[in-house]
Amino acid sequence: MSLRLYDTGTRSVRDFQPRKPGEVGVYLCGLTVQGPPHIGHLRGGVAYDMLIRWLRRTGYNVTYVRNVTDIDDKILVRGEEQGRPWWSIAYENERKLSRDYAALNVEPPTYEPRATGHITEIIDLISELVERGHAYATESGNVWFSVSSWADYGELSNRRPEDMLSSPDTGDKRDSRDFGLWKAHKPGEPEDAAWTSPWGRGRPGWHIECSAMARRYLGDGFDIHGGATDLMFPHHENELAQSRGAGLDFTNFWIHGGLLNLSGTKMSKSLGNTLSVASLGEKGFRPADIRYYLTTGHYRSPLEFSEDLLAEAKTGWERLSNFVHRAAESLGAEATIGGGLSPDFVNAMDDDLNTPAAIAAIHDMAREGNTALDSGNDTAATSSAGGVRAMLDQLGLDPLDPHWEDPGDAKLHGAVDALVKLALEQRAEARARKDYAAADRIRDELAHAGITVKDTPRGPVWTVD
RNA sequence: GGUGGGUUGUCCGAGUGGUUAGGUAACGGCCUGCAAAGCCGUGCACACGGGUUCGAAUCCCGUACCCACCUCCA
Repeated sequence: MSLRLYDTGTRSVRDFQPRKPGEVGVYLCGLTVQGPPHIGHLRGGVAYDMLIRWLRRTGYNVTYVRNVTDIDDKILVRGEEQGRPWWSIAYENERKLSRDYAALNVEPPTYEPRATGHITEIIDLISELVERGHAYATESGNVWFSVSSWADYGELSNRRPEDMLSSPDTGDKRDSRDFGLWKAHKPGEPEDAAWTSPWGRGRPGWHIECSAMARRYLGDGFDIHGGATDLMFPHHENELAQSRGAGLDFTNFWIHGGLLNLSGTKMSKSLGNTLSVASLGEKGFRPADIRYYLTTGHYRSPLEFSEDLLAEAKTGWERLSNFVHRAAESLGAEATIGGGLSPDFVNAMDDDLNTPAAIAAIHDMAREGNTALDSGNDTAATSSAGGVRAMLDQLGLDPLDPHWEDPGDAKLHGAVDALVKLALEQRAEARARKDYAAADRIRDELAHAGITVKDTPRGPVWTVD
């Protein structure tokens, strides 16, 4: 079976075929960096990371573009509120986003263009739309896309313009459903938030930057365009109208991810119910726990978030991680490299990236591996351990990936290891003379210091909580 | 009002016209000095009402409820 993906454009699961054999162009709408990222945003990044990794595994050369929208109304408002340049806020949030993506082992895109760096491309595209009669400039220097000029408007989100609620803020548009391509500079707005254009000084509206940047880096037609489901309308609908209106093919597949819900409602900046990687870290959740949790649901389904659910996911992840560590200890880490993916895993991933089923396949193999380790069947254990590692690695979750190590850990680990071994030697002596009270006291004291000791057939091992 | 998605066992979460999802929690067992980890077993789930079918949680019709989008949002 080959890769099949759900395409919002046709509302169906379709066989994935790139335009050019072996080459895939992917555009993901990244964030508008008006505030720091929360794990709802990161869910999208992780889901796409999974897609990109799977496309590459399948053998495609992937060009992955994920933009940053670094100018819009809200960013300007934030600048005003905080009394500092709007662009410093955008950049600060962009850096936080990059840091969190990196923490979750999300690979960087091929390129990450910013809206403000593509004013030329944006102006060119708007000019073409004006020439073709799909956009018009007004006296005040605004340029609007004319929804009524584009018969297919609404095709992506399956809405008819007449059904839509009209926006209360009509500005100087001819039709309340028209949307802004270029916003004229207004008195009081920062001078450094405006650029020269054929229609006077101003700045781009939301939507147009994605059409312009996708065209610049991926060409007039490309393979996959994505974002979360809340972008489908109006953002993606508008992008589609702009790009097609300008005569571009645009994308073959539309992929929309589900949102992360918090107590039934979505997590969002405007609701203020957000959670960051850092704040979860303070509660003892490591980035790998979060990444595993985010893969336990299908990317298109809404995913419920709570600390209890995250804790439950953490336990599930530790089961796999325990197995890999256990196998590496008994067989040697080298023996667990280079394993293969199970057919169940491959089928699940090919079936619209069914990561919950893929994880089930990993758990199945981990169980077999544990049984093999228990019975001393090293051949079977090696095979299972290699497979589990390879599959987890495919999901960006290999427990032995150095990425998950705390940089400061390595040195400290050596020092602590020496001390703990000393204590464990004394405990072993106590156990040998069946002085279990003394043995347990040593274990309890270590536990008090945050060190958990487990006895295995090959002797005691320790871990830090 | 319009559009889309959903309702699965303690909880989360896949899936499918007839065969064990998986994890998690609980209980029982094995192993262990104890614990942890691990393994085995138990729970026979699919909102409700009809219908189609040899057989439906899976298809069809209806009902109820939930969520999102239609205004900035991954």
